[in-house]
Parts: sequence; structure tokens; C-alpha cells
Amino acid sequence: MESKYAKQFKKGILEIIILKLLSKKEMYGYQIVSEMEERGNVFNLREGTLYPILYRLEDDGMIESRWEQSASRNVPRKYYAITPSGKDLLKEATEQWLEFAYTVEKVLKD
Amino acid sequence: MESKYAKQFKKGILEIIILKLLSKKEMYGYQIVSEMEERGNVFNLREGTLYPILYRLEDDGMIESRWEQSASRNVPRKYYAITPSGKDLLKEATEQWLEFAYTVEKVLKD
DNA sequence: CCATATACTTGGTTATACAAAGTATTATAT
DNA sequence: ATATAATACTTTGTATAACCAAGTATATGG
Repeated sequence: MESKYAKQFKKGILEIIILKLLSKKEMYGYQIVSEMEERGNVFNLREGTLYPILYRLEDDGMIESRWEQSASRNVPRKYYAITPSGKDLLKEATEQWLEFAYTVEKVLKD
Repeated sequence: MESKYAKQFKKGILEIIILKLLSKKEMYGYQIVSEMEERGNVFNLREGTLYPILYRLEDDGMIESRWEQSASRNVPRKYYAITPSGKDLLKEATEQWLEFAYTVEKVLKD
């Protein structure tokens, strides 16, 4: 079970983590969840959390999607890729987070 | 104006910051806001945010309060002090946050 | 006497993460 | 053949926390 704080800490940052992953390579939703699980799933990311984030990011033009329907595998996949706006946002949000985290650390370690 | 992310990043951590401040010395609510402002108010803490946090922490037994009514100054102050449970929580939550922040940093800097 | 500072309180809004369930197809095992 | 699990996306309702705005009340300075 996840602590009360662990859940709250993720607010806002999950979106940036997703953007970061998509800046490396395009991925489909289920793949993101699966790869996170393989890495130990430190963020405890589930589908019900991920997909709304993807829709938000797409509505805001930070990522774009395309359906891929292959002949051999009839379950279609929706691939997401980061856009230039998304890259800008990722850069800015990363800076914001690092500064925020640094400030918090300073206070907590005082 | 504060960015959309800045607000979200605070979720969960403000409570711990308040606990940290109260672990140094007992303080009353307005004083916390004032001292934060003096330090540049990096967390942009306002009364409407602080007091609910204080009530929550008190309900959970992490801090305790006493009213101080002085003769010279008729506006009473409610002083808050951290409890032993509060100290335990502070310690645990600090560790949780530092680990979380470290993990996020690793991903974002990858 | 009116504005400002001190000090605490409350109400309603918004954002985000979450659990749970649902849809549909394909692969595997019985 | 049929049940089960795995793949893949979607939706609904809930909880939590931060926020703005406003309100209460006393004290002080112009």
C-alpha cells in the first residue's frame, strides 16, 4: 500500500515524467504502463491514471497520437509522440521542478 | 502569477514544511505566513492554505495548540507546537520525499 | 473616523491521482 | 471447444489538497 504522501507527491510531476518518456521514443499507453512495471513501477502508474494524462497532454497539443492497426495483430495501438510545444514544456517544467525540489530539500535538511 | 505546475508540486509537501518549521520553535499561524513572506515566500503560502493544514495536523495529533491572551495585546494568538508523533512523521515523510525527489531527478536528467 | 495591520476562520472552486469497472480482441491452457 | 489470461483503451466516481475570496474581530496610525 502506498503512503498518503506518496500519492500527493506525484501531483503534477507524473505528467512531466510521461512527457520525458515520450521525448525518448514514441510509445503507446499500455507500453508505458508495462515498461514502468518492469522498472519496479516506482510511480505505481496504472491505466486509470495514465490515460487521462495522455488525453490532457494531447488536448493541450503537447503530444500527438496515431492509431496503428497491424495485419498480424488486430488489437490496435494508439501511439503517442511529443510535439515541439511538448519539448518546450518539458524543458521549462523540468527546470521548475528541479528548482522546487532544491528549495524543499534545503528547508528539510536545515 | 504562479505556474500551473508550481501549485501541484506543493501537494503533500507543504504539510511537511510546516511540520519542519514547528520542529524548530513553536509559532502562531500568522507568524508562519509572515516569516515565509520575509524569506521571499517561495511557497507562496497564504492564510487560506495554512490554517486548514494546521487544523489537519492538529486533528491528527501531529501538533498541539494553546491560546495566548496577553494583557498588552488583546488580539489572541494560537501557538502551535510539534508533538512526538509529529516528529516521527516529519522524519518519515522527509525520508519519503527525499527518495521520491531523487527518483524523479534521475528520470528527468536521464 | 477611516485605513491598515494583526490574527484567525470559512466556503466554494479546481486539479489531479486513484480504484474500479467496462469494452474488445488475441493468445494460451484445459 | 471453452475458459482464462493477457493485451489495449476508456469511463465514472471519489478523495485530497491547494487556492481565492471573503468574513470576523481587535488595535493602531494618520
